[in-house]
Amino acid sequence: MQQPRGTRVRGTRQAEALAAALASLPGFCSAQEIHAELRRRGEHVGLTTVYRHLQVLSEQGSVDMIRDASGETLYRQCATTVHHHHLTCRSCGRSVEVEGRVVEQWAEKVAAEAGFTSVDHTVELFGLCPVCSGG
Amino acid sequence: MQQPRGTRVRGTRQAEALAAALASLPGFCSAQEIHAELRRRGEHVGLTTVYRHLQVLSEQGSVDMIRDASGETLYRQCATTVHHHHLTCRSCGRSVEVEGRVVEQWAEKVAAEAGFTSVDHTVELFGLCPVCSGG
DNA sequence: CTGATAATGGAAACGATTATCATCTTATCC
DNA sequence: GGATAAGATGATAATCGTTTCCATTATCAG
Ligand SMILES: [Zn+2]
Ligand SMILES: [Zn+2]
Ligand SMILES: [Zn+2]
Ligand SMILES: [Zn+2]
Repeated sequence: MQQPRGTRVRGTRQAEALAAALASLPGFCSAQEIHAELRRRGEHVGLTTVYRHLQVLSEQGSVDMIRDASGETLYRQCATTVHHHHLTCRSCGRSVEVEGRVVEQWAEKVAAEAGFTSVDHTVELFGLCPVCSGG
Repeated sequence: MQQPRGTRVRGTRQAEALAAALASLPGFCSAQEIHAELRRRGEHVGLTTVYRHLQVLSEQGSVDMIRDASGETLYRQCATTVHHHHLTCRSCGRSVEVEGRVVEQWAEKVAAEAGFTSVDHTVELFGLCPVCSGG
């Protein structure tokens, strides 16, 4: 296995366990929930390590990061790595990936008209999923 | 003076001072920045009281509330009370109120297609204002 | 004035996240 | 194999914005 000399990315038991947990979780979860899920699976991974890996993964774009109403950070490994947004259930965290060309265009137009530069956008939808709606 | 019996809303020196400060601040500020601004004006208002009033005002819709990249809550008294979003300067906090019919429609459509109910949206734009862009 | 009710604010508590740092793993070289 | 150095881990402590406590103060009706 060729590695760029001195960089070992993943391969540790903890990283594998975290990757597996992320892959199996269907919605956005907090670091602490993910930590609890790992424990539930019998994997012992320190909370600090969970935070550390989530940070790296989110910087890489491997996991998405949003903030819930209380300000807590939630993480999820999405199916796609191209730019998208989410429609997330407030109750269970389950999330649908959505893309919105019109939103991207709107954001660019608004930014240009106001003369702002380096503009990025936060667009998140929160609601109750069909299951949690109790239908 | 007719008051609904037992409800005294505003009128205290602290509430007035806070209202004045909010009216004069041109952009989004944290509770602590507002607290500092009050002190700068010679008004002594406890930090707890600042938080308390900001919470009430935001529940009433009198002030808008957003979260910056670090998760800190920022407040601003906007010119309008109708639904809108913001294009905010990451550097100085100055903010432009923007409305986007297409975004509202997009959000509704996405929510309906996924079968979610009680959907609301968070849409914020952050960039560098013309001044802070250093043009 | 007097008791009742509301508002204030300093201090302590909270909770998610981050920084420390001693220990454990892993890989490489002899 | 074993020595050694770099990297990763995780229990603990520290951070920091925010909230809760609660004793004190302000306001008002009667
Ligand atoms: Zn749900
Ligand atoms: Zn987008
Ligand atoms: Zn606004
Ligand atoms: Zn909107």
